[in-house]
Amino acid sequence: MPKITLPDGKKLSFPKEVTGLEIAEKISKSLFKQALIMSVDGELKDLYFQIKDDCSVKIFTAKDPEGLDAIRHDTTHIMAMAVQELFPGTKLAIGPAIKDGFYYDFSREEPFTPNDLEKIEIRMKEIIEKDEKTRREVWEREKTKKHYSALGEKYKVELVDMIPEDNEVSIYYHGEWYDLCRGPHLLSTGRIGKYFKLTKVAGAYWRGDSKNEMLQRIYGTGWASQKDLDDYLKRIEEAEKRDHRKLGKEMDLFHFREESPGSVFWHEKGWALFQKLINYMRAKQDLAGYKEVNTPEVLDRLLWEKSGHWEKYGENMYTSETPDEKVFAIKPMNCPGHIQVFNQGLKSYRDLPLRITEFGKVHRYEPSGALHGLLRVRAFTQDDAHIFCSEDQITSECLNVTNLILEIYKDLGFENVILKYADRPAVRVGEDEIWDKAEASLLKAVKASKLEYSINKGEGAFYGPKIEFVLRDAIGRDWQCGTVQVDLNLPGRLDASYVDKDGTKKVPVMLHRALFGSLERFIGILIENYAGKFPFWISPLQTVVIPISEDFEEYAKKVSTKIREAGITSMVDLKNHNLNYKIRDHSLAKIPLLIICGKKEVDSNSVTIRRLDSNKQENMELNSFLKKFSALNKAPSNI
RNA sequence: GCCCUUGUAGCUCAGCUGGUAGAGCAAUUGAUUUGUAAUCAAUAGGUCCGCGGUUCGAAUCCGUGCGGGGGCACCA
Repeated sequence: MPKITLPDGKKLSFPKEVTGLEIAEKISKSLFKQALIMSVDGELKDLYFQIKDDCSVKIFTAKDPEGLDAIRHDTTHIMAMAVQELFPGTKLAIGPAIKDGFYYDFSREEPFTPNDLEKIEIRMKEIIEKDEKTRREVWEREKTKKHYSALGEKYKVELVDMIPEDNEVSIYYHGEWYDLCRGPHLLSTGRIGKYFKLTKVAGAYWRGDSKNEMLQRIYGTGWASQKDLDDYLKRIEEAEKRDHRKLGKEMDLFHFREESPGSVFWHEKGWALFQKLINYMRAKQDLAGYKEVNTPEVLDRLLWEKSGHWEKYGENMYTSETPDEKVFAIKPMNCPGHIQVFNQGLKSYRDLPLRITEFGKVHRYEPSGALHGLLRVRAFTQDDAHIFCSEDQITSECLNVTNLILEIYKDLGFENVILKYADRPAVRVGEDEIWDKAEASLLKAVKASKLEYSINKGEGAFYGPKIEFVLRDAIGRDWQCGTVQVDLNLPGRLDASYVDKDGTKKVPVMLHRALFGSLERFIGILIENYAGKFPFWISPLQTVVIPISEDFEEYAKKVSTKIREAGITSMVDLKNHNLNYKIRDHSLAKIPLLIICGKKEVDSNSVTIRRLDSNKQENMELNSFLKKFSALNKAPSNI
């Protein structure tokens, strides 16, 4: 006589054991039709699971995240089924639902081609049309392993071994085809719907370990309705339009080339943007008490050995041998250099906290497969700083950094920031007691910031724990940018010390911090966030002056000069094209402000402006224009 | 680094089963002097990523190297 409690608190009684489907039927006809899976006392179950005892039940449909996940999970099973039918001998690994879709990892000699994906998709649709019934069986552990060994499904055998001892080993059937799976699954393949699309084939290591065999992973996207699928595909298309590599080329900001993979050739406009950001940050950091320095790019191997980089980070370092056979390394980080600056002269506790900053260009030999436009490069400029302080200053300094980061992100249009706290990694330098101390003070700062945070276990730097600042962009993507890292190791290794109040020598704590992280990467993110339409104050070319005809060229030149004198970038378009052409041309180039000069403007010593994405015309007297836009030519927090 | 995929004019791309390249835009020149998203015409422009091979003949087929893209691993 199970008594079922529903999410709204209602209770239903049944005379004997009951399935989820029967409960759904009792609730409503539409739920009966739409039900996919359910949870019984919080545990996800198949709808045909027999409920014997009192419990609370929630039925999920495609509208619930749990239901959508179940659809994706079912879809990937059907994909595996189609693959094994079409390509006999293909072995299975794992096939989970993921964000926006699903994948399945296969082991097969021959590669899958894009053409194969189409065939698989067609077969999947046939299977769904057949509306094959789903059935769950519990198999005995050893029998399962023997069964899969006999089939040569070695990954399934491994998976059985990974199932905790007290869990059942369940096998799901879709018609005749079956797969080892935890479930739950939908009642039949017909409930999946056909709102999916196989998107790509990719290599993936078994269990995510590069020492293992590489499997073939087929990715797909799956949704509850045609509209959701279309929306998703449209979202992908939108994101592609914002791709900074595409916009960087179109807007003539930078390029890459074979001779130096992963290094940026900045063009005039891209570099202007770069410099604007640096100048902006210089001013902010100056107010926040930072001292800017500059340290060498090439440093003796001995220093890197002493700092621990040679051993822990050597694989990623560029090295260089000089004609006198000395070995130097091109810096992958600025920290050792900054400690050398700190070490000059005797430091007292009164000097702390000492905040040393540098727009330092670093080189890191990244694996070729990791390179990605501006977002992952081999040579980049860090807005780096190292704060030398005492242990009891750690928390407040971390908070200062946090506030500075939030202000800067906000100025650049990012209001949504979350924190990630990462603690000690497996490969590290320093005693565990030191790590205990560092982690405790940093975590205190994280909590004091009152921002939302998550914990990244074992993801810290080799010399200390860190906070990462993650910002969310205009289309909802997260980017990790800034970071603060507590370091109780490096200063000691490189003999940094200060004289404390009591006259004794102490080793300072060093905080590593970056605001944008990498200027290159941050510009990539900015381009994508704004889809290339930068706010006026950072736009690399802020105005283009367009004379209506040859007669007004002189006036246009005069206006452009005045604008440049006011500190706003400007050029005159003297090409032999009509106004319409030029407006189109510069609008596509995403120039924020077009300035039109014709007879009317010359006569009244004025300009007519047209803002990007607006067709309104605003006429104003030249001087008031200059005054107005000079005032706007600043970061929001400085206006 | 690994798997798949890809590399043709400044850009975006076409070029079927092998017969030494083509369009649009951009550029240049000329005409036009234009009031808010493409004026017309002419001209010029290519080691078809590099190297090697198969072939009478290779942009096209094969091998290899380099670069790009999508993933995996990596992201100190």
